[in-house]
Amino acid sequence: MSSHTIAVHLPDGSVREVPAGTTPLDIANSISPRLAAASVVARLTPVTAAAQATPAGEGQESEASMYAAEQAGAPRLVDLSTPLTEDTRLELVTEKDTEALKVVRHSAAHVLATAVLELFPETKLGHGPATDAGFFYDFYREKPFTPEDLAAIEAKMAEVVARDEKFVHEFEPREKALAEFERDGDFMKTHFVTRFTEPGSEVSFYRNGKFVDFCRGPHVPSTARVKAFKVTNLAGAYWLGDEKNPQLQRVYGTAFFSKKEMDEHFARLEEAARRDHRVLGKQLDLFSIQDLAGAGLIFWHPKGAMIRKIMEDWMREECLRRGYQLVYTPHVARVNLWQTSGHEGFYAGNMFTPMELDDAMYRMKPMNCPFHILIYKNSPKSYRDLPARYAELGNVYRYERSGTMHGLLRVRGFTQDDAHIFCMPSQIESEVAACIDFAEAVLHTFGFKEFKVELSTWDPNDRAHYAGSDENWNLAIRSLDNVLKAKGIPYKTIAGEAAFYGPKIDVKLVDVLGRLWQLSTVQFDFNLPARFELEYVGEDGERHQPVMVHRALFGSVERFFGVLIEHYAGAFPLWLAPVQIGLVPISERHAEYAAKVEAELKAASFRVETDLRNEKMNAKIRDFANQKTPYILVFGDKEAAAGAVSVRTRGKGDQGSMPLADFIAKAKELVASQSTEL
RNA sequence: GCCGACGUAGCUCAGCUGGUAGAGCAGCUGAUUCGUAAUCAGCAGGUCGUCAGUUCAAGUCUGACCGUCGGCUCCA
Repeated sequence: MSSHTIAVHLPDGSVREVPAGTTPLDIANSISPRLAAASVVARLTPVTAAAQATPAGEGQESEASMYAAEQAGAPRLVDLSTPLTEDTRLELVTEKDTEALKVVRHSAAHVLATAVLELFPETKLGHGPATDAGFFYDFYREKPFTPEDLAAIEAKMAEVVARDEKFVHEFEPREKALAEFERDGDFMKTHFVTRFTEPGSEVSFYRNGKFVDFCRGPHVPSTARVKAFKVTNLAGAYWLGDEKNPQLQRVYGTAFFSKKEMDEHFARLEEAARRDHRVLGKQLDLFSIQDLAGAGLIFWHPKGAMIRKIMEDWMREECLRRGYQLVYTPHVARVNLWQTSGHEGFYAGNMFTPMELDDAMYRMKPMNCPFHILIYKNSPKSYRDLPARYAELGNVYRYERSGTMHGLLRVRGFTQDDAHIFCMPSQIESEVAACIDFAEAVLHTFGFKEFKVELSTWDPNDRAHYAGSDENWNLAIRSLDNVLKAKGIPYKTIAGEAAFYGPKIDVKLVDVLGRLWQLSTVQFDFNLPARFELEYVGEDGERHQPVMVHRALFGSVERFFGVLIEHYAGAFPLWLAPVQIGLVPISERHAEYAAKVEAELKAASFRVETDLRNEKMNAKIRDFANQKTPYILVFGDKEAAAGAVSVRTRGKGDQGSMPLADFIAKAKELVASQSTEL
């Protein structure tokens, strides 16, 4: 076997001739023991394919990338102990590589499973992958784990790590492995082996100490390389994600290369918790959810309502500027309407149950589309009327299951900044381009610098599943494609992700913590124009069916507001702050000057609050600061005499005294430019 | 909806193995009139999520329901 030598190409361009059977670890050791110690796994690229550089094109990423390791010629990760049998490019993957962290986490999941089986031998194993934030392992057992069990599991994991057990890659004939899993009642492992391996093949296992798991690997060399880990929480998860299946115990944990990195991770989580819009919503008195009224129903308090008013005013103005027409429609409609739209059939499960009135059954609207369609249909339309763009901040109500609500982000009653564009096929591309422009304007105006775009298209192999003509689908997808390309916006195409009624573009914004939020969406609808028999008379005098584009940019005003709160951690830019300026008279004898300052600021359209309480100035400053008020103006005898104010800027502290008129001019400028700076 | 945890004054939280509730902040009253992140004192605030049950006795134990949180699933 090791009779011949192979060529191993290293990243520095050097080539080593070594006997076949040499491992990456051997090579690492021969370079330097420190490199060997720092290496986690190895990345192999066949020399033949490596000649052509892999085109890492934007928009190329797809579901298939998950299986990239399976493709011939693509790089793959292997254990450091894997014998090399042919010429290859070799890269030793150290802790600097993001792939390496996933390997550590996956190995940590094995350590977790090892610990669980030692403590609770009756447990059946599901699977244990690495995730973006850590790892989990699914277990099945009659009795759920308790928080105390988790602590015991974590302690046992530390023992497994201390034992420094080698991860050994082993193979077993598939049928033998299956027989053993079936004998032991390991129904989940049986499923995975059956599903992911070929009959007659050798099945891959990893062993550490007495623990063996069906696994493709790769793994770190030994359990001691799982240096920093923590079991974080416990949750239920359905077997195969189907709620009809038994519920598993999913134990979550996370792992890092070092304690320091793990501490930073938990510090980030704390930062996210500090920004939690539900907590800030209470602290800043922005909104509430009332038990007496019901879950998922939002009460906007005066300060939250002020921000909402500013958002809505901006949105309506912008719609008018961009050629939309504003409409208002009811919150309920007869069931007949929902039958015509089809919602009664395919969306009923997400709708509030019908209510009976004397003349008919009614339902709350879950979407605005049918209403806008009725407006369109109310009078005959000519091609001269198109595109018709109807916009509404429409309140919709959807039945969300009780466990799924989440603050402002997932609710039962919400407001969509909804618009429907009825146009001719020839107008599609310019309309889509305008929508994308608008979406960018929304994000930039509200202070988001980054976003990601996804194009969801159909699965042409499943044609029967989709409404609308091939012609329309192709035209729509092509125009969505064209617009994104023309604008140079990087995007990801996801085939088969479109709704049955049309393709769509989703815009996900990235907040200051790097989290993704799905908000804006631009969707084609080939279904409703047909159901409602929409038409317009063309230049040719014939009747045609218009194309309908549905778009929401905030997505939902509630959700957008929730994301805004977290993005700014409650410290809103001046133009959005519910109270822009807090006035702090130093003692009661300055109340008169306070009234004068307040009047001048209000005359300049600022939102002002004066603290006339019999409190020390420090307490007043503190209270305004805790409310994240952008500007606090302090004044006493000196300022009153000079017609000045002492300006304290949020995040910057005392800026010294300046004439009130100067402050007003500066603040006006910041509001006008919707600045995020103070 | 499902699994797990939780629900005590407006807010944040104490209350051990059952013996009819506490603190800080906020609020109110009074004193203090203050120069850049909490002045002092006093007063008032709760049928301990709801409804049943066990018990001589329930915030504490049991059950159901409502809600919240972490997930699953789903989605704007």
